[in-house]
Amino acid sequence: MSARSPANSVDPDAPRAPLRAFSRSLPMALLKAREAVMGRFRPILHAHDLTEQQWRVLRALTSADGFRAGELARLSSISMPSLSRILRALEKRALIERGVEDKDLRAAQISITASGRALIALIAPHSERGYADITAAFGDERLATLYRLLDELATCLTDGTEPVEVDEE
Amino acid sequence: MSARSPANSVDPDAPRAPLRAFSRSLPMALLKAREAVMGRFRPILHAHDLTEQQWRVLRALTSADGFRAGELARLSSISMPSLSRILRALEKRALIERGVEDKDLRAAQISITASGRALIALIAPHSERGYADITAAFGDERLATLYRLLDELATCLTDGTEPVEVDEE
DNA sequence: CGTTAATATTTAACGTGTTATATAAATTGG
DNA sequence: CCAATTTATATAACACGTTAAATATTAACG
Repeated sequence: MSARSPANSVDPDAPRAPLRAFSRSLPMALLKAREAVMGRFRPILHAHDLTEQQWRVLRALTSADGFRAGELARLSSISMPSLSRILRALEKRALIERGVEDKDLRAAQISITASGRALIALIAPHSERGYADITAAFGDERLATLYRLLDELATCLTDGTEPVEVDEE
Repeated sequence: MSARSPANSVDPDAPRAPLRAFSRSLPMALLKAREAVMGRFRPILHAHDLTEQQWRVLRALTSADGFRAGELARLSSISMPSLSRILRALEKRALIERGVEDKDLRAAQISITASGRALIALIAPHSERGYADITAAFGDERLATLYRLLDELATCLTDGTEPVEVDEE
């Protein structure tokens, strides 16, 4: 016998949950948009052996000199465990350097090296071309609106009442 | 001596790339919004030992019976390698079942079990409450606009001229 | 001071994303 | 009908996300 359609033709004991369609799933919509956008940038980074996250860290390091790991994690939206691995990899490639802070021996001072800056300078124009493509395809105004909405959404969900209570049954 | 500020006080040989600020990084904005949203849903799923992706697969399976793996991957925006692992895990927990298609022995027919439906029914109301919270905090109209923009962005980047050419130097 | 609590960072374990490759079945072409 | 190509799925390898725990240093307190 064929094994098609097993023993589960909608058991009436298991109530049909009227689940919202994927088209109205907010995490899904955000994911797909992000995938589409990253499809434009990933090849550029991959051509230089950088992951998206490594790129974010390098970028953040150009805005000042001598960050601590925690600051870097917040700036680049990368968790500390991931950042720890990323810094190890970037240091091995001599794209960043670490020192220790005088006043706090736990904290590391992380800076980008000249090689790191050179790599960024190599990639930056490609990145900007990606943005130009996206802007051309999507429109300047709609893009601005999207930025605003995304920022407002993150803000209004991050502020105030933090997590949802999960009552165990 | 202290190891602060190593040997890289802005080497003039490494040109300062005028990188766009993080606040105008589209992948970053999408990521942060998604993180904020998932912060509302992750605890619910975690309380039932489900990852976000496992949840997506289960959800997709409620829309019809007997999917092939490839269809499921497209529906839930999960890559085939990931899906393969996820199906193995869900099958072990008896939340899904696999059969083989008569006409094509390569393809598997994947269905949700009664236990799987029961789990969904258990979680669904919590999920809807999360959406209610988000709608209340963000507003119905803005949310609708955001959905529309996200969908349009993904569409306009996925259609037409696919990848950016990466000229190796 | 010395003991405890808080902070900064790392490591571990597991699941997923991405890329490349492998396996197996179906299709195509000769 | 058999060899070569395509298609569906699985596996491997490496990096990251998440959670929890470990380590090391500083601060706080008695």
